[in-house]
Amino acid sequence: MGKRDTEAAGTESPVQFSVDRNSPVPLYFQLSQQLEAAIENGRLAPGSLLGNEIDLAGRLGLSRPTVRQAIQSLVDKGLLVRRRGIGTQVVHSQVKRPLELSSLYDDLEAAGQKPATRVLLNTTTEANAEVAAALGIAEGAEVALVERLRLTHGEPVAHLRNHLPAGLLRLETADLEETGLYRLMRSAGITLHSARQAVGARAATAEEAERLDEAEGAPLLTMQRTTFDDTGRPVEFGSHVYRASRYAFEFQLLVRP
Amino acid sequence: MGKRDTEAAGTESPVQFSVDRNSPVPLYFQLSQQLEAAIENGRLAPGSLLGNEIDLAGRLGLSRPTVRQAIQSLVDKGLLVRRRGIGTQVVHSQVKRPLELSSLYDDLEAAGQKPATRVLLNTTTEANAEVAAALGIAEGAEVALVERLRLTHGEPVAHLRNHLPAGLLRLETADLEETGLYRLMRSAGITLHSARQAVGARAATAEEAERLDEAEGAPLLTMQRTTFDDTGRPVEFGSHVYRASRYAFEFQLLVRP
DNA sequence: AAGTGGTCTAGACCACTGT
DNA sequence: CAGTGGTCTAGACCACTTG
Repeated sequence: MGKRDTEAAGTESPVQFSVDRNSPVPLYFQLSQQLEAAIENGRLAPGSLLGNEIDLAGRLGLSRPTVRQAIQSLVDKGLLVRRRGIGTQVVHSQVKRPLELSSLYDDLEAAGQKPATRVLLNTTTEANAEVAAALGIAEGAEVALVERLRLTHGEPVAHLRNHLPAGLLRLETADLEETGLYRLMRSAGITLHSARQAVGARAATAEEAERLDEAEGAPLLTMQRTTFDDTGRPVEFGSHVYRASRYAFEFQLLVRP
Repeated sequence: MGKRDTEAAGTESPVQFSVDRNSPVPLYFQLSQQLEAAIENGRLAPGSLLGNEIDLAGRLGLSRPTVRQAIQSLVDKGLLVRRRGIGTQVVHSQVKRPLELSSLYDDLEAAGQKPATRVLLNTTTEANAEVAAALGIAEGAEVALVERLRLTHGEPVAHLRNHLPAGLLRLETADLEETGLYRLMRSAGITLHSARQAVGARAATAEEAERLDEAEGAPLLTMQRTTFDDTGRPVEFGSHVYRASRYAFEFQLLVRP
């Protein structure tokens, strides 16, 4: 096949990219951002071929490994697919949200629900066996304990109970009323990295029903989650109960290659 | 700091690695596998430093980029952390399962539950609005429809309803009785890549209660999931109901850096 | 046979962290 | 200051897919 004379119909991208070598932003990152933007706004159509890496490198004045690094980062995000002997294609569907550690506060806010928080408890306590196991500390060790009721439009949505390692973070009740726990942790310089979650359902007890304004026996969604920072240390254990009538989890999973 | 005479206490790893240049397995992959194994079995202790990349490359007779590629793959898996000016460390916690597109069949089997499947329906139908939107096809277009009851120890666990694009895969009832849908899809050469999921809860209707051997009004866990292949095409839409008393979802999320 | 991505090398310089 | 990871180059050969 000739170089440019037998191009497949309409699969070539006339999109132009460029990099600024005086910028402190890494070259591969500049390129990956431009590629991502072109995919997002449709200038690179789903299914279209990207053109080979060596040409692209030549046009940009970059080396091939640098271009590959940019492309690889988008392959990791699921925006591009590489096929040996074929080329690099834009993925067919618009997979928007990559994969997030969902924060109830952010979820509700994004849905335009104006979340409110009522702090029921903000204290320290001794870790029981379950909490100690989740946080990797000794049973009986001191931990921070926060209990919150989350509401939207004055209606309760969830009851949240969180345990944190002692001394990790100073939690002010006023802050907890105004934003989510994850935001407070990030503000304190904690880099959240991963979380192990279990999601189930059960019927509401009388106490839970009262607290969440549901009938006794109503279906509730439950989640237990241990969150880890970037060094793998547990930084939070949550045990939460949601009104199934008012909330569901949405998330995206990526398959390990 | 001298090269080897002021080593920090116990953070050096005397673990040896080696690569086989005659193997068809890529060198970076051989190394990453050995590193992962050493982390798994504790020969590389949590928090320990890996030693710098250049030395490691020299000892193995590899170039630095190759060693970096091996290390990077484990950083992506969350097993290692790199810190500029510090070094590469093994993460502190034992994050077991990376992140998987959970298959009920595999989950039950891994738990030693010997899952059984009763195929209730294996046919084709016209896509309704919900199915059409999920699979990105026209309303009324033909789709495959499978309904299954999943049991362990003779007890129902879940009712599974799946829609698949027409012609994607030939689904034999006998195969469906013997294994999970995802395994069948993978066997057919379909590379699963990601899934968008929604998990909620609700009370069982009379029909659902009957089918799942629960009382009417019992809490049920519900999941809707659209699965995409590696080109971003939807390959399956599932709408499932689980007995909350017998099943909960467990999964791990990674935060996007 | 031609074109693609997959892997690999042997260097280089820079930015950040600690002493 | 020395040591670390972060980025980048200009090549090379191989494996796979397609005409």
